[in-house]
Amino acid sequence: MELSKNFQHNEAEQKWYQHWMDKGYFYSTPDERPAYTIVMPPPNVTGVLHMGHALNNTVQDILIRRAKMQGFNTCWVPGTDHASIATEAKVVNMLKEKGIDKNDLSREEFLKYAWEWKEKYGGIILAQLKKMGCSLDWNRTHFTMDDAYYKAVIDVFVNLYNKGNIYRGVKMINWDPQALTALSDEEVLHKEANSKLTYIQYKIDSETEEYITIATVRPETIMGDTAVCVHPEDERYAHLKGKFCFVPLINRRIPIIFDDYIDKEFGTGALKVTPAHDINDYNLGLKHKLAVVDTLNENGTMSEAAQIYVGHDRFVVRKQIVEDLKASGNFVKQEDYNNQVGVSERTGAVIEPRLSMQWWCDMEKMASPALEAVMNEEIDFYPSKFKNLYRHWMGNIKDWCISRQLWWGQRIPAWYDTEGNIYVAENADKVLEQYLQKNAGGTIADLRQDDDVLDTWFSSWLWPLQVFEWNENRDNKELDYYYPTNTLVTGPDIIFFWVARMVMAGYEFKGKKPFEQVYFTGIIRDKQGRKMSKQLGNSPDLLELIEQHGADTVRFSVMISSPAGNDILYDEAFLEQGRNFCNKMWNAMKLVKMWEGRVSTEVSTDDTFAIDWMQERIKQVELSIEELLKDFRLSEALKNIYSLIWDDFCSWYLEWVKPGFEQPMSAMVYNKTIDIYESLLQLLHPFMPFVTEEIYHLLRKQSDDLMSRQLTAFGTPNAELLSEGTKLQELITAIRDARVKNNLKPKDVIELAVDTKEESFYTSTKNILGRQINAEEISFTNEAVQGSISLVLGVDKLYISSNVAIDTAAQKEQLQKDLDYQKGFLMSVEKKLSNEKFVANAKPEVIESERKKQSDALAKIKTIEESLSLL
RNA sequence: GGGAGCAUAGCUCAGCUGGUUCAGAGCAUCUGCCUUACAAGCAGAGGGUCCGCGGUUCGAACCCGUGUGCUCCCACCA
Repeated sequence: MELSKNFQHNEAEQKWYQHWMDKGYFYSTPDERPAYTIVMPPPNVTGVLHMGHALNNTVQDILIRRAKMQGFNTCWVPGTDHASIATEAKVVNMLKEKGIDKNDLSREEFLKYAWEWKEKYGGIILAQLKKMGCSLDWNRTHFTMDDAYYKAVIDVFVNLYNKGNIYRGVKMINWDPQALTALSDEEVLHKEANSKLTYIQYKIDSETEEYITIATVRPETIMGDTAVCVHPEDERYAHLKGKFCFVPLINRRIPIIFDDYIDKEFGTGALKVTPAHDINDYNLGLKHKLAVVDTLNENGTMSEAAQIYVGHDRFVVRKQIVEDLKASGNFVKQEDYNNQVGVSERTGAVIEPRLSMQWWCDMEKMASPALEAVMNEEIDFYPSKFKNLYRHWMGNIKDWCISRQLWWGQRIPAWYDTEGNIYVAENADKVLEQYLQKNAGGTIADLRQDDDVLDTWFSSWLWPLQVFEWNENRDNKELDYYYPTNTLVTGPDIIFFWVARMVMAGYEFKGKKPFEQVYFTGIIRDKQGRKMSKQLGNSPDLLELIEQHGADTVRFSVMISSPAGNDILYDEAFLEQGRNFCNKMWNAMKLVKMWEGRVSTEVSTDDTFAIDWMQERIKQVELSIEELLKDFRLSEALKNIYSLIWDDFCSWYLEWVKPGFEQPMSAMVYNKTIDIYESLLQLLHPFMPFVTEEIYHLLRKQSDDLMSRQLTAFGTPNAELLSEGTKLQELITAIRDARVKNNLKPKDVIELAVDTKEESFYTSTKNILGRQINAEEISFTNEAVQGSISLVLGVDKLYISSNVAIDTAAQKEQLQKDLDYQKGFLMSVEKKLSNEKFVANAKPEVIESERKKQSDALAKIKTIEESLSLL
């Protein structure tokens, strides 16, 4: 078989993903094995794969694939979220491009378009995950608006309503004037804005020409003012008690009220009170029984109630009114002012606080078990710093505004009769039953269903339950087996939106936590630390990256740069490193394949040092990987495997067992080498599934697949063997370094004489050492070899002889450098040991180790000095 | 305004219970090699005020205080 120069990813990826699918490796059904379950955070149904998904899903795939190798029955559930507001916005835009206005459509017509859109684009993101190599159980794919899921959401609503946890009420909400819907507090982002603070004077209603000046960043709302408020102890305004003033331009007469809410220092110490457009003003209004004048329409234009500028946009009016106030003589001044402005997380529109009738979910009761579960570590957060954040939010939780003035989503199962009475039930039939009890002879036509749909998170919070058909059968076998799930992998940005609410739903509806542990990944940023976003155009096209570089390489590049708990600065340079790694492994495989034809059972097989050592190294790394993965330190685990394969296996091991030019290969060594390579591939497989599976099958004919191969117990590594390996590496490096420094060409043959107490070590590694340093003879000696390069390694003295002239000055310098270092080292150790306080206070083992350092250093110094004296 | 986190090589980051096996890794840089797996490679090397200051300690990158700079979260001061 002809092997290509480098690893060809495209073909391998298609082949193996299909093969894994055909073999059914991704599918899970309950059995006697323990389950390891992850539910994927469902991406937006109309979304396309971006770097965040790549990170998130690679992490999950690594956990799943590794758990599978460890004998768990793994189940990773895919699916998509209907993403109410985001999807509706996209559909509205799509229709607009077609020249269709949503307002001209009936609800049914709009939903028909929306479903068409979902069918067309809804599967794209899941298909893209296949390209990444994600081992998802596709038979379990769910969508949060599937019929059964829809019903579960409705049932939960009815259940909570009947328990009294859901109610309808008028409150100040966050209004998105672009999407024309209410939003929850979590859907509002606060952004720093450069605003203007406008000072406006209101004429006092009195005989004299007197004014009171207020400061505001929203002059366009003055038509909604129903009072001016000052601090009761503010002497400047004490004389205005009981007085009134006039709102400029419209001349509404409003009271001057007194409240210690006011900050005397801010602005002029006088506040215009606009209860309809500010939450604080609203509260003030309630306290002082002020009228509410709502001067804005739903879309952010001025309403009839404003009297002037009717129909004009709020931001246009903000500028215009300043001009008009100047003309009327009410304008005082304007200054620059930085403040926080709330914007819609989805549309980016500036939020209007707005008084309106909405549905609310009382969170307090549900929050308490959910808070406790995380605080007492029944649910573990990684990194644990997010516990603080969670506690703070849960401890200050407010009622959740769950109604949205949208069509795409679960429609609220509430009906109203002509008198405004509310009937809540799973469906129209049941509602009618309720209605008929009070209104004999009525029909469903007497009732009108609420137009609103539920917040998308009101469905996603059921995800870990409902993907196992919880609502159809609340104690079904699968739910018992897979739930609670094991690990949730998600971004910290949705800790409140989703994670907290899933925990609440888990306890409220199932009486159990939804997951054992939550791993919060970092946020992906570009090299300069900027968040990746469409606007900045700094987010690479993931599919293109996979196409060009291969899924393994992309996975590698994302994982190698993502320390646990920190943001990821993504640099495409990592792609190069990943690609090189694939090729390194590919070429190692080619080397091994080259030996295949040269295998002979005749070759002596007593030289097993390399094999023994490599096996211990694998054990060692396996142990550290296990520890690292427990703490989700995936990038470090990957670095360990990377180095194990590149450095230990390719750079050392393969060189150590490599037969001489055109020499036969020991059958035993050959087979062990393949065993070893397979172990390495298995360790790496969860991170880079395709290239490892491909090489696994090329190394030798296999009856199984790497993906389904089980990890065997590795055991404790032999420390002595490991340190011998390290010593051999140091020896080789030191001699190579000496060769370079003495201008010995790689082809120049040397002779090595060793003065050591550990002859057995040299005997067992002699063959390897000879090849690695190109020595034709290695012998033992008790005295210096004249005319040689002398080196000191530990307390061993090495003498390198060759027919090339030796530069004694250079070596002398090197030895002197070593000597200085050792002397300095010894001094610091002896200083410590002669310090009475140290000897009195330090732990005995520390003192012991210092003594050892002392004697080692003394021995080394003696050795170096002896060598030096010969030069 | 409240809270959290971070600051170590040119860059990205490890460094766990304080102790020269602690000052590290990868990338980048420099030097020498087209050596028959791999130049997308091999063999070597250089590179640091562990953010500043103070303290605790026999001993501090690590603990405490403080200052500076950055990041994030929460919050109803116009």
